[in-house]
Amino acid sequence: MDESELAGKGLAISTVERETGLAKDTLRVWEKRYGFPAPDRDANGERVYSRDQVEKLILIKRLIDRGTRPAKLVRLSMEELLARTDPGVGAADDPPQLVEILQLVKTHSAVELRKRLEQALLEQGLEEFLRATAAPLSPIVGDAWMRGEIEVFEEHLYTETLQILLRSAIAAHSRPDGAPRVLLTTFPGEQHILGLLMAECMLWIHGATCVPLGPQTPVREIVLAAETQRIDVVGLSFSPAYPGQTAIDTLAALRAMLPAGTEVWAGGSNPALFRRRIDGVLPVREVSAISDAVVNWRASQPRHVD
Amino acid sequence: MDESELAGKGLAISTVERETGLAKDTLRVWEKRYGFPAPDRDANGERVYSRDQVEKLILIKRLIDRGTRPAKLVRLSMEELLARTDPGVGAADDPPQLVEILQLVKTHSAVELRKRLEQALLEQGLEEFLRATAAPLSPIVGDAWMRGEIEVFEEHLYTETLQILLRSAIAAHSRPDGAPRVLLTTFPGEQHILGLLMAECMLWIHGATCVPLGPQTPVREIVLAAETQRIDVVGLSFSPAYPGQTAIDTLAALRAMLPAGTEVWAGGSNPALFRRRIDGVLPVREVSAISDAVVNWRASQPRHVD
DNA sequence: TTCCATGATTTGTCCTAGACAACCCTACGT
DNA sequence: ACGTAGGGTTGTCTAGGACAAATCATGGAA
Repeated sequence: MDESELAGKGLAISTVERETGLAKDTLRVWEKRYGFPAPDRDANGERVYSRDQVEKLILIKRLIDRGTRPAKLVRLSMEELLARTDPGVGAADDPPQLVEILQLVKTHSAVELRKRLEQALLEQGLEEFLRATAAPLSPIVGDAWMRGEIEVFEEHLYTETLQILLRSAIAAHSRPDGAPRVLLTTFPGEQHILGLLMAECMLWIHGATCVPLGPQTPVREIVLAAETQRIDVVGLSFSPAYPGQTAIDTLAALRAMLPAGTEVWAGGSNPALFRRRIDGVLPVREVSAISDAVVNWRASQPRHVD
Repeated sequence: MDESELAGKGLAISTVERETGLAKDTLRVWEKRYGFPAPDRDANGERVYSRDQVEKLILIKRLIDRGTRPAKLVRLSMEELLARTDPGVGAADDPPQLVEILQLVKTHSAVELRKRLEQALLEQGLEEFLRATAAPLSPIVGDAWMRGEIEVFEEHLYTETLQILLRSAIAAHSRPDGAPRVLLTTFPGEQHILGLLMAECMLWIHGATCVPLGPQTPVREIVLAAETQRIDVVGLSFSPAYPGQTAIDTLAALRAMLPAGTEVWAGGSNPALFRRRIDGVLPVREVSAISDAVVNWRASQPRHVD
């Protein structure tokens, strides 16, 4: 049924689906239309993908998530694809402080990385750390990975380190119980929680109450939770990999099922959130915009100004 | 393409796949073979699943994960399925302390739940808390959900609360740097990290060094990380929902790619891990078995006994 | 020029129908 | 009691086709 990758023989289509995020149907239809990927076949006529093809597919997927169309990418060579990875934010433009941290990720110095991030947090304070370090770092690390400068496990190491740091920053102090009460989660299929965690920090700073539900809560359950937990705002996070149309549709469905008094805030680096306005949903472009959102929310409340 | 669930019209097959964990192919072939699920069709002839069918599918999936075969389940009615949810560990058998906590989950009292867990942690100490509270609670909560006694969001709330508690228990103190150095992660497709976190706590107690990579690291990346981080033991966790055969195959592949000196420990409530022994992989049945594993590892090391 | 509406193309997902290998279980024979 | 052979079960794969929604490109009006 599934042999994953026994001794470098190649990968089955289901493994490729998991590792790239491209559906089996998509992989097959690309093969027919564009001639890529062109996997070998095993004795049963089943597709066997090489490691190289999978790496190229992952790269293509990331470029598509960023907004390029498949037809312009799938036929390109690896070199041509890499030439497109420069996101306009070249390494030269980045603040030297961030480049320094990226360097630690590249050399997978887990302990040093942790120390450096802790130090930055202490120097800058949580809010500035989020704005100037944590938030801009994620796309930089992502781009570095695309250019092959860091490995996947190094990205994992970075994510995990940052997560531990942010969590302990919140947990160390008592939790506020001010308004608004914000439920934080993602839709099913969206696994990235770093954005959620940064939002939680920002909300915590501004005295809002957070009810974190972890990732992947179905819409109906979000509505149930919002009712029983007396939620004022539902906060969702969307990474670039999340299908934009699904995000918009599901947000609309959530909006419709939620009481009118409950707001919906959507953040993350997914471009679909900001292409067109979604009725009854507040797009949050940056972590720093969360503080404005909180202030505005409080101002809009009839008499509950504290 | 995807309409998720606009105004209760029903769910598309891709949504059902995400929410149940059953592949589209599986859903279609069950329909042909067993006559269930039997979704309506929209104007384009595409399947439209009702909320009821999806709930039944989720229940069936959990029962299958526990070891029952589909043919014996798929034709059953909802009542007959529910009759099978009693896992032999009836609520009556459970320690009153755990039942009490379950009660807090049922009433979604987030704050109370947090306090109660914190109190248990203080009373019992971390090791006993893991053994007597955290570890046995997860299946109890899962079963309560199957019987419809708690909602999905309540399960999320519980998981998140416990996670925060365990993370802060570790983060509050300095990290040990003793041997063995253990890399902790899951394979792609396995998202549950509670097991990983409990393992991390246990290892931390016993002075081992943990290198958490978060969930879903591809095998090749695990090997890379193990080499660069001078890892002695790779620890993997498997929930019941993870396909057993894939677990075994991928563990074997990992074992083959890893240096002989690096051990592989596999834990979690997935039954496949314990059905038959896997060459070169140490199965860890309970969190408490981790301490033995550490002791044995240290004894097996030539001269590094500290 | 800028803006909007229309038509063409691209693209992901869905459909049917069939095939097969690997697994589980049973029953038989040693 | 133990192991092995056969038969049923099950998930995943194949192919080729279809279509709606999204995007892009074109042309006309302000």
